[in-house]
Amino acid sequence: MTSMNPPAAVETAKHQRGHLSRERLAIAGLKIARTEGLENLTMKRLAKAVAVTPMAIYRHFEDKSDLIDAVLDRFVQEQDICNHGVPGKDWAGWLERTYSNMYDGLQSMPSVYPYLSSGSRFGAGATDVVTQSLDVMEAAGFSRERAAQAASTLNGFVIGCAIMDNAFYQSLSAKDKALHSNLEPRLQTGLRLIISGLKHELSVQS
Amino acid sequence: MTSMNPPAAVETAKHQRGHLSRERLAIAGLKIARTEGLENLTMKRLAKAVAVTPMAIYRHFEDKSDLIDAVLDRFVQEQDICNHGVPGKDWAGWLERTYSNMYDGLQSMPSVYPYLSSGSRFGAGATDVVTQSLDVMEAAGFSRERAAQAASTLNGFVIGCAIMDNAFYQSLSAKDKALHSNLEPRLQTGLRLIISGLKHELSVQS
DNA sequence: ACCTGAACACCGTTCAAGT
DNA sequence: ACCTGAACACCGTTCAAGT
Repeated sequence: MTSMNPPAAVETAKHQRGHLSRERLAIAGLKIARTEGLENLTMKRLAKAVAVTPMAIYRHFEDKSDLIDAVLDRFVQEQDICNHGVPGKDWAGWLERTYSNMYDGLQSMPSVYPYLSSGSRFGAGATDVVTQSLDVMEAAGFSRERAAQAASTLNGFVIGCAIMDNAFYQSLSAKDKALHSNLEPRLQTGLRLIISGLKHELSVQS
Repeated sequence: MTSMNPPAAVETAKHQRGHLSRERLAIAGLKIARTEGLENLTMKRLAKAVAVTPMAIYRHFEDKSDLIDAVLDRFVQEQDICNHGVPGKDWAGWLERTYSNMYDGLQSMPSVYPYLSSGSRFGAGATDVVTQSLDVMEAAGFSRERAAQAASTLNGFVIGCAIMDNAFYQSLSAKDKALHSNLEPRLQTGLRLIISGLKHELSVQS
């Protein structure tokens, strides 16, 4: 299982000295997180994956939470949430698509949920999404303050919805479970509810 | 710190044989979780707290996740989310109060957030909140299916909002952070947005 | 500068033994 | 039936040493 036939041009760089870096480690770490779950990304496991001693990682990362942050940041970047076709002028459509993408991204790696909460900060990637959202809404006529408020609401709803679809759902009684299961577009419904509220605000204001 | 003056009639039961039980352990566990964080609730730490060997716990709990579930369930029960003055007839007020209480409960122990997501199921306590919500809304004129959908949205928003207020907030740029900080009633705003959407639905329908 | 090796204080958990 | 004690395979991390 180590290396009979060369895999698929994935790990071309052999492990010579100096070929370890934050980026290479973050990539390898994300790979482990994707395939085995973020909870199984451990210093020793990552070290084995890049054929190195656990302590070698500490030359590039302060500690484990530093590594996790880097992996999460890379995860968000790769998701590329804002890079969809919808133009910023269609602010409502842009928001719906963006936060729908965010949901999909989260669902693609459920093991991130525990890390969404405290400590581990999402880096440049996540900040980008917020900033772009604010810009789009400001251009549409919202105050930046109101835009920040709305982005918060959307973010909160998407994260909560993702978490619920993954877990809370299972703690319902059988009867109510059945009711939940046949309403698939819960996210869409919620997003539109919030966005239509914003639309109404804008039309009243102008 | 062990027992010079009797504390406050909290741990009356001395550690004789047979005085260990799921309930006593769950209570002691919740106490640790409250004071030191749920992440520091460990088998060995709990064992020390009840003056027993770690393995004694396994007589009462399958494994650690079983213990965590029991502690979380007790946490929800103690929160007593639905036990407020608002009558069920005022369904909108009831919902706002209930989910506002839920938010407060979550914020009172932020270390639960990582456990909100996967695996650990909230037990009877959480199911109760959902069931009562559905009943209140059904009585107000919603179909049970639509009520389930709405409860989902509310739940998702509250959880997401709580998580964000605790963490996501910190990953904003300084500029946007300032904008966020002076809008305290983000929860209230969001709750009312969702509930007013429901009100509108009901008025159209009838 | 970059990595290794041995060691430490923790985990959850198993298994065999005591009362 | 209920609890103890020793042991195992894991953690993250420190410190001293190699190249």
